Amino acid sequence: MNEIALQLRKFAKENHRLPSYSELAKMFGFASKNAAFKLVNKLVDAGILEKDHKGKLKLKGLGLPMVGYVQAGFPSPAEEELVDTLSLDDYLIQRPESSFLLKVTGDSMIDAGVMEGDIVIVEKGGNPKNNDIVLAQVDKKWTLKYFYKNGKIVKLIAANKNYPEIFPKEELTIGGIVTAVIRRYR
Amino acid sequence: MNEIALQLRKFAKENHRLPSYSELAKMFGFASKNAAFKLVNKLVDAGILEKDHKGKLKLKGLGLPMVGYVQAGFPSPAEEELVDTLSLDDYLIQRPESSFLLKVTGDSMIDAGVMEGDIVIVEKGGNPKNNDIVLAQVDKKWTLKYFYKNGKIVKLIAANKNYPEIFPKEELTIGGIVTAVIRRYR
DNA sequence: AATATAGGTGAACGAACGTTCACTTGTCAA
DNA sequence: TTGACAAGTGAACGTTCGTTCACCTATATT
Repeated sequence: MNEIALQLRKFAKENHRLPSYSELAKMFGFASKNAAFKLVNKLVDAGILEKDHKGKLKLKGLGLPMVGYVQAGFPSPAEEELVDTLSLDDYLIQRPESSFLLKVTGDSMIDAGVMEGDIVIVEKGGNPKNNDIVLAQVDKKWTLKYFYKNGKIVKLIAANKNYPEIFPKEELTIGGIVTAVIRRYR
Repeated sequence: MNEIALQLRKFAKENHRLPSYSELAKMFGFASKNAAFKLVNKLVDAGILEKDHKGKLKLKGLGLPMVGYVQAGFPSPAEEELVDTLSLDDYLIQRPESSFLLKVTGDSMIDAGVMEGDIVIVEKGGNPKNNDIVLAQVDKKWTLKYFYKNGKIVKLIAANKNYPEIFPKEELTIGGIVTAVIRRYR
């Protein structure tokens, strides 16, 4: 049952869509697409699949279990918002039309867990709040910094003891607010 | 032109598929689906869209620009593998069938940039190499640690000076290898 | 003034779509 | 042994699919 879902996800990964019933029949070795039809209906009942108002198929969920804290025996599933979010894209990128990806260079935010080589998602045009990580232009150089504002005074602080606090003089340019960090190993 | 791509991505986000030509005509206010057909062909020529062998539409790329290091003027696009990777799912999850998500508790890997509340993607069943971050069971408790092996001696090290090195006695259970970290702000 | 061109309409095509129905199995419980 | 049932076949249905064609404007170019 889960085997089937895996194959569907693989198909979706390659084709950006789910197969039709005739394609399903072919990939499962059925001679009749009605066999695929019945199989699909069972998956729908099991809550793995959904159907459009047009009958088009739609996968539910990301496919990965989300475990909360890991207990003595084995990981225990944790109910989370992410579980029924279908894709990490949707989870990480709220406003795709005004976001971009930035590969991190430098260690200015290392104590905030943002390391060199990480990819951050930056959202343009918002109003940064205190404690937000912003992409800011300081002395004609772009860097990541914590943003603080007290009255009219703006302060940019690196998450690294070796960097000084910065009080920009007028010419502060905010490139955007960091809304997410992703890092891949190997 | 890019406006259209945005609407397509929005549709794809909601429906997990791209619209048909009649749906396209409706969403753009065309009376004839042939108008949509011609529009789509221009997008294909522009490299924004692709077509199946069946004529089904397929979006190219993630939709977000990836900028390398940010220069004086404004971000400069950087060619990266991610750009033509269509989704962060594919980028972050290589083996969905043997991976799960884990919400990080504790600060044992804080110096590795893995903070409490982050979500890590854990891949089960692989053979950890030196320097990998593993989910390991130590004294019946699951924690994240750096993995080191020298001959027969396995060492687990936290990325946190306050934690001691651990030399497990036989009963070392590896839950999996951390392959990615994601963190969302706000 | 004549003409090419881009962008839209509307009808038509064969093919593929999702769905339904009647029928044939094999398997397991009563 | 019988009956129920799950699982697959094969044909058929109306609808929608992607695509093509002929035609109609406007707008811009020659």
